[in-house]
Amino acid sequence: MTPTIPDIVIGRLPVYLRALTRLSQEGVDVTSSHELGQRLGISSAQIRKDLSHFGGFGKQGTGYQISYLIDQLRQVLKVNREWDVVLVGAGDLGSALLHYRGFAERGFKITHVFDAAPEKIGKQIVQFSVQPMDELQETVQQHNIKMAMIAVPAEAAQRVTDLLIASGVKAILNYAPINLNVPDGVNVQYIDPVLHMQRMTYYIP
Amino acid sequence: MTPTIPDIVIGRLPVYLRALTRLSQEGVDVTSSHELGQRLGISSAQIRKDLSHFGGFGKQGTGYQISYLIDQLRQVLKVNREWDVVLVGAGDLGSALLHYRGFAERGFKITHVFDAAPEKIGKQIVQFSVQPMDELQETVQQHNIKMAMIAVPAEAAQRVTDLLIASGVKAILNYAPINLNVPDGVNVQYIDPVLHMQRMTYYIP
DNA sequence: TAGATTGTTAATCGATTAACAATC
DNA sequence: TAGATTGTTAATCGATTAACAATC
Repeated sequence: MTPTIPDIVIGRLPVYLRALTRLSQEGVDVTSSHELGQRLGISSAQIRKDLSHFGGFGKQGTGYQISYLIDQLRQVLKVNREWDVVLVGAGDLGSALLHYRGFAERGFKITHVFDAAPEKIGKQIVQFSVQPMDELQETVQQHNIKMAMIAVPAEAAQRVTDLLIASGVKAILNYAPINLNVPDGVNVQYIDPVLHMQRMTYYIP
Repeated sequence: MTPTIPDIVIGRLPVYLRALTRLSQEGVDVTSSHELGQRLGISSAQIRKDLSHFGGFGKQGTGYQISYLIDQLRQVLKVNREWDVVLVGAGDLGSALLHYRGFAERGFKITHVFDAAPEKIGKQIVQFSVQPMDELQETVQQHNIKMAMIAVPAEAAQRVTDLLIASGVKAILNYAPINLNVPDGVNVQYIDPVLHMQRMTYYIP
């Protein structure tokens, strides 16, 4: 069995990947842990240590070939393929997520949208037709979808979560401002911009 | 001088505050580190330790009075007041942020919107009129604004950051998918939902 | 009083950094 | 070859947890 890699390391890989993609776009072919660390504001030792969990991607004296490292990181993170995602909640926020092109551009394709409100069912948003909640389980199972985004009010979020998990979803991006309880084997990530704002005000004199 | 409190502790306070606010809405008056920890999936010891950095907010044998603890945390985080915020970038994302009511509801009031594109200047979004970038510095200084959100393309983000900092901004919520270089005394928080998605796919079998 | 829970100290755990041999 | 940078080990640093006296 592969020794378990710390989650905090996994969390930094997408940051590396993003910076490397950017360097690549700028026409840079090779970089070093030092250069990358400088860009990201972290130590070169940390970058080397993080990468070394997955194998030797660099060359002594030279550094890392960016295109190769990108390929390897995409493979490790399993983002070298397209992932289907369902969205629950078709309000203002859900609608904004449907309009956001960044997901599809980077391999996350929203395929279905659900909402509980009868008046929203059948509504067209971008190319999506909002489906009722009772179709969720069958749809998710039929298409073997493993990822979901939640954009419903806090009161509904745990119920929606339980339904998603019962349907086989393993990864949830939660925009509702509430902590979710999930069993082992299911991953939740939280987005609440207000939390970030509240963290910063502490430091403003 | 107050001993410095670890940033990771500051980062958890808004999470506590959010959970406490929710408990309060549910009609609960008193809670314990154990109950709160259970809700949030963290240890009771961590909660007690975090809170103890700021004083004794609880009572042995009883726990914490929620309304009092909320007041105290709001004071510590300086969110017991309203903060003005400028938004840079009036594209799809910026527009979605203007429509999002969660900021104002929790004390962060977007007061001005800027964009570099001539065709966007003067455009009305919700109650805002998009202003040109050359008005940014004067506006920020005049109103003594300390917080900003960035919703521009990655290529423009560092330039915008430099301008914001030159204007006196101390806290930046960055939606552009790029790392920003800022001097000491300026705080940046990042929101890139794709990074969260990429972190979760690693764990999907 | 008996039971419960805090605030805090000490012990443990884990993550980061420093250093350097290996080697391109 | 000389210079540079990796991958890795050991040392350091910091955060979390366990435990318990204090006390409501």
